Amino acid sequence: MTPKIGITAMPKTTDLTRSAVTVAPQLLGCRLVVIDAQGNRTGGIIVETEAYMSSDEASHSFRGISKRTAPMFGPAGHLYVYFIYGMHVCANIVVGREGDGQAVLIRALEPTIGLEHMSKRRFGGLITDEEVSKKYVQLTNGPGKLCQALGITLADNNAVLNRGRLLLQPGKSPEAIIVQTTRIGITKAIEKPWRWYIQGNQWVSKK
DNA sequence: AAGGCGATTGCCT
DNA sequence: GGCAATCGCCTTT
Repeated sequence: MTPKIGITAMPKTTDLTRSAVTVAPQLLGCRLVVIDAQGNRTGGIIVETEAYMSSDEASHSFRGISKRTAPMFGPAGHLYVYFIYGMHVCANIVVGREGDGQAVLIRALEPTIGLEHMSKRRFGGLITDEEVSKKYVQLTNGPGKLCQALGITLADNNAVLNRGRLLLQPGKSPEAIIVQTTRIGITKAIEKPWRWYIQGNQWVSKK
């Protein structure tokens, strides 16, 4: 589809009990931070999201509650982490009312906190300054990459935000240019314009 | 009980 | 741009 471009003021707080289609663009500019067992903080600004509803063929919740999708039907503010393609995990923020089965997939972050720890998790050990500059964008420009960089694993599935090691903080940037377009990597409901990203941000996985 | 495939990534050409 | 890697979940026998 032709992307729609608009200027959206980012709210200071986001009401996660609103629908995924409402919350997904509002999460842009918010900060996601993870604190590991050693107290190290890694995180960044959310720059790309996708909404998944329950009456949505592309959504894991489409066929109802199951052992895997149960967190999606829980209360808002939990994380739904799932394993995909045999080697990656992706993280969603559960939104809507309990039982709705809605979530927002976090597809990309602009890294801001703990770059060296993220680099270690993504590329293994220390890398040279030259490599860092080249791979900087590769740290968190995808849903699987950002989970690896922040150390999010299946152990975080169904965890509650802001009550433990996972933090979701309001954005500080008052406004940004938001692009609304179609979702990526799915084969069903590809026409739904339920992906949002910050225009011009280099960590967006696909422009 | 078995088979197909996915909200991806990285490496190869 | 194409494709392998890799495994849990869901659908179908």
